Amino acid sequence: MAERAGVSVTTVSFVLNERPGSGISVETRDRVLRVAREMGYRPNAAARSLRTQVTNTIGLISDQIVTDNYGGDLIRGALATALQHDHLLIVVESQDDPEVERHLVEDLLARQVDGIILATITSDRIQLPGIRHGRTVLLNCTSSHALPAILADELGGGREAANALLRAGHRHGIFLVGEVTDTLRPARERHRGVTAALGEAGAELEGMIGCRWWPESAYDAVSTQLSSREAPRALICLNDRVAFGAYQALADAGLRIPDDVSVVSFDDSELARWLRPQLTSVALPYFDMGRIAVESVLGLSQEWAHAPDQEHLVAMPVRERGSIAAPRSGAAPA
Amino acid sequence: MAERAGVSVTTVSFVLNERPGSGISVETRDRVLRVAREMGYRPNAAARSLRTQVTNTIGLISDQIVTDNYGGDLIRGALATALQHDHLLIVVESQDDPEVERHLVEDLLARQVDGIILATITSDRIQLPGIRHGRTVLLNCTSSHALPAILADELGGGREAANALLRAGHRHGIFLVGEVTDTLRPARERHRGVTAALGEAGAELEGMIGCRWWPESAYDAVSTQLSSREAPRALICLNDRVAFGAYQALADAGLRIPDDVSVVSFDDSELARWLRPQLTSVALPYFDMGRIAVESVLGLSQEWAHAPDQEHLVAMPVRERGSIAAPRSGAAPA
DNA sequence: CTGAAAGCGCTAACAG
DNA sequence: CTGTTAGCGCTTTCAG
Repeated sequence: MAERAGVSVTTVSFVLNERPGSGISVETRDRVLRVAREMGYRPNAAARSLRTQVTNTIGLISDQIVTDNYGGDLIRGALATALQHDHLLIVVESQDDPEVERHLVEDLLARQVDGIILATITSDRIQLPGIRHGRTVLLNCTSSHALPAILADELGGGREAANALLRAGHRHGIFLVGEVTDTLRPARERHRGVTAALGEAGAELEGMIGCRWWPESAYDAVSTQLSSREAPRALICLNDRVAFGAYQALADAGLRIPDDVSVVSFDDSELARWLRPQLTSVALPYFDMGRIAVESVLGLSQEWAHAPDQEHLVAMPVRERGSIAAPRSGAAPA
Repeated sequence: MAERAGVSVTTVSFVLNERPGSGISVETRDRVLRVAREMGYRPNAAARSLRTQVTNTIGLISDQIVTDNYGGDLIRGALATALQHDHLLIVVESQDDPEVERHLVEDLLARQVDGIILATITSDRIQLPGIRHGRTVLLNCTSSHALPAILADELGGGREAANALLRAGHRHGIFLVGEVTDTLRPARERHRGVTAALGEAGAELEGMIGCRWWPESAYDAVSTQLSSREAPRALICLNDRVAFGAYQALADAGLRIPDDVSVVSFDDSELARWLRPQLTSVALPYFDMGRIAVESVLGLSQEWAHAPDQEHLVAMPVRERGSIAAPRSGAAPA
């Protein structure tokens, strides 16, 4: 920078970095500041990083998270938190291509990022690309390596959903809607949570209505169910899109929500507020998860100091809206 | 890097950068490459940038784009294209706070980004923060400065929507649903496009149904309209969420889509495929816009060479689905 | 065909 | 209280 202020670079560096114990006279300080402003001086981050080995940058690499509806919140949480701590986020997407992913990790490492967050939308166990970086955390996924992982407490979420129904007085005719596979963590855990909470209340699932986690598939499956058997009293849909399909099927069958059948769901996406009646849904705490991920990668979370390589479960709170009511006392309508 | 390969740094630099005219013997080259791999050598990007003044990084600063549903596609398009050209994207969000925005721009500039993309979700004319950077482009917004701007061709989109209806034979009973204000570009242009196309076919809008661009508001407005007058033959909804509300109102009124009333909309969000029947919608070309933005900021788009400071309109194609049919010949049902 | 050396802009000992 | 100076790791001219 210009020593147009008539001082040395050291002085400039000191005042600009507000170095503590190095007393600079107030007048010098002011002069430097003024000159810097006048000439629009901007310290070169590359040079600084080269010297300090710190980039104030964290890399977030995901499979395809940005694409997804709710996934955006993961990034927003990370973004906002990074900003709060004066860091910038480099976001990259591997499109699920391991080759691309390896390349991206290389690139981030070459850029000396201070930390790496590995995120997926599938919430799966993943194959780690050859990362060896002090500060790496997994977001919404796990691996065989001993790395911190931030996950939604799907088990607790499952309990929340069941409890919402139980609180309203439901004990019978409760169905779970959506495919459950053991390999898909959210499905498996939500299911377990539901059965556990139900069981503790002396109730149980009356059945499962299997379908893909999409409106159309859910519509078909629920319609079929409705036409072949006695109508359910309550539906626990494994996500809001499934609930959307269920709403359509219920409407077509002339059943009313929540009078004839109560519905509770997972994700608390925008859809939940758009449906009529508005859908009670167990929220996916994506924003918080993103926040916690950068806090942990930055090493400024108390909890993490104690148990670094552990799974950190983030609560899934239920958002009560209008889709649950007390069960009808009489027989369910056809 | 280690001259463990027994060569000088120059040589290493030359082979790693595949420098053209500087003949390195094949065996030296191979040795360097092998050693580099063995020791997991990674050139330090900060050092390189310091020397070359190039960071291969582009900054994308937005108001709150990541949040939005479709907004994600803007980023995905930019991300994918940047990656293709070996660049990384630093994404930041200002949360609409001008103070934050200024700070972010400063930071990006300090990091010597090769280019800056300024995006908004509102598609508004914006106040530029004090950017003075050779390569800046506006994404989904305009300003008073002479900067390239990438925008959706909302006017053309409006025509597309009207034409879809006209093709099916509609001439009468066509209503526009959603508030139109002159300051909101998408609303204004879509409206203009609709009236223009309709006018050219000798038809015209029978009326406007004003409401906020959300399902609930649209539901109320359309319901009111249905109860007070003769039912419309066709609805042009200003976005998919409005269409969603309209669907609900139509269903409650016992009207069938598309038999009784046809519906066409804008945005082509996921909702469009989830509705029953699936919604014909004019797509927002966000992915392409993102792509074009980085191509232009990287200076590798032919078109841009000619007219640098101009608005670049990206077409909005109509996605035909099942919500449009020929109008009933008789009188519309109550 | 390969090496020596300068310097990108900054920070941080160490002198003064 | 302030200035000199030596690098951070890389690219690139210029000699060998």
